[in-house]
Amino acid sequence: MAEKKVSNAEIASTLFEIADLLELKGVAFKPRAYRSAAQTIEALGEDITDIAERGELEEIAGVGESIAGKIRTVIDQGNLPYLDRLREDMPEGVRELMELEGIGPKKALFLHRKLGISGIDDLEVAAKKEKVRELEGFATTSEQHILDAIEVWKERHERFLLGYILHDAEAIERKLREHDAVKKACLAGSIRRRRETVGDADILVATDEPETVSHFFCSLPEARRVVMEGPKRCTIVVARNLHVDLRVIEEEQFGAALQYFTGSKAHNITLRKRALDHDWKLSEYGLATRDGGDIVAREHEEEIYEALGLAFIPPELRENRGEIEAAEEGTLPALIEYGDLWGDLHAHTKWSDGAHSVREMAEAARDRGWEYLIISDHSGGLAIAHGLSEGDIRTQGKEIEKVNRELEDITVLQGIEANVDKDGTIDVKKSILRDLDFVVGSVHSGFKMTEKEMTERVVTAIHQDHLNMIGHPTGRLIQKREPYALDLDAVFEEAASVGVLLEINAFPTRLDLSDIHCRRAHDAGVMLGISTDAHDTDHLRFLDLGVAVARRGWLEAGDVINTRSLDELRAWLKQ
DNA sequence: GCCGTTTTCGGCCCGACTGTTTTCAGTCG
Repeated sequence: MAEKKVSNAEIASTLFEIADLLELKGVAFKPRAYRSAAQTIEALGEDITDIAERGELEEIAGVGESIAGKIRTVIDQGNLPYLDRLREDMPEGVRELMELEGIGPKKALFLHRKLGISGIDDLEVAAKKEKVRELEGFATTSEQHILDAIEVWKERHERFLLGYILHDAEAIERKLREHDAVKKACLAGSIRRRRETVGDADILVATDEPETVSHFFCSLPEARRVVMEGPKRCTIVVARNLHVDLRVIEEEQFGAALQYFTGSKAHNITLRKRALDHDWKLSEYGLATRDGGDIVAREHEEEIYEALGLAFIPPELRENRGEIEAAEEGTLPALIEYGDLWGDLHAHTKWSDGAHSVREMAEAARDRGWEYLIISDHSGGLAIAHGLSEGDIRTQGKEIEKVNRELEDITVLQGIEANVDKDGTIDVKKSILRDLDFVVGSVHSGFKMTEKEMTERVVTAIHQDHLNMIGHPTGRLIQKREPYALDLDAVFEEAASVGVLLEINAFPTRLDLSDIHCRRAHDAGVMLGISTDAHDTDHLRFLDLGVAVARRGWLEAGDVINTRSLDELRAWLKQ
């Protein structure tokens, strides 16, 4: 009973490893099949163990009899003899070599065979001893590239948090757009889809002067290094070691190229197959007849989707999670828009661990055009964050009243981010909570409870008097801390029936609930609230990241409480 | 290994850039 559930990520990782090892062995086509299945499973909105329990593994796209059998083995036994055998044939570190930019299965195996290299450490030693340049097909340039790639690999194990690189990427996009020779410029790739983490930045430009624009791009002051420079493709490295790719195309192909380079890969492969059904082919140059003679559509993305019999699919949905079927049936959601929010539900001030005063936060919110800002500082139980005592809460209330008297065009509400104790109760007296405008309950300690205990804790919290919202419901920190064990479906059901909000915390390291969770929460009838958890006036800009999560989670404006005006919000809170 | 109103067998997405090559393989996205 207490055994750990195998996660979708673990299954995907197993399948990816099989794909790599088969590729190293020179096996044809199978690697693609394993990779395709892995990608689908990685993005599933449901636990694969549940699907396996229902005996429906083979209904997953790309999973057939053989892969389903291997998944069942991993779930039942916790290991996979088939993978163990593959590993025996291939030294551990050879696969690691493929993590280097420019090294694929052929070169990895070649290096292993010729120099006995079985790991990135080995390769670094060999390259420094100038052994690599002596190999057939390699020379000094290749050797240097390997050393460069090793440096990048050492510094960059992780993907970038969207919220931390979006601003820089948009700045480069803007510079390109303002260049005289550039007709159109747009961020593409996972940034345009607003994935929570991104591997690199892709920017697309339309121009009649490719060399001019490419050279301008590679000469940007932000460029610390130029990886590659061609008339159609360039790559530079900017701050934080972020790789920025530029694609240069002609204006009439902009729509096709934007569609292609926005991805996701899985979405595009499905679209390409759909094009083949019409006896067309889809590439970055357009939707065309199979011989390439006649162009069907290419200037605007919308035309491509239309020609394929689909409603336009917003970039945030392009993950091959059912959006193509929905576009065909006309059942895509009318997504919440970036300008739809009237205010923020959760922000901190100097009263607890924030950097700015109530007034400074209020002015910053007003300058963003918001109608309201809910200040939800930490309660006393969180000493590390200078939580507020009962007396502090009263004094802060007076300060908020003063700010509201002095400032126009913004209303500050007094909330609190109270701690959910281990028994599920809130660490602030009801007599205090009663007088506050908004109460967020968050788990800030005791993360290591069992799933059953944690679920009881959160469900109990949902039933506490005056509670309005559960803050960052899973507690995860992206790439740093796993979510705590929690039966989210039980939480969704309870939150929906009691009418408590679940937060979409828009802070870049949290994004909690995540896109996939939002979709499940919505299906369970939960109302969501988007908030920044700002600890600084600058953090208020993260609200759009929360909207991005909501859009990726298929949410409409009506699913999110702060698409409502202050009067409507107050009315809802009184219910 | 998966998949099928073109197929239960025979296909499997397409194009650019790089380096080391005399015409292309490997890698990437």
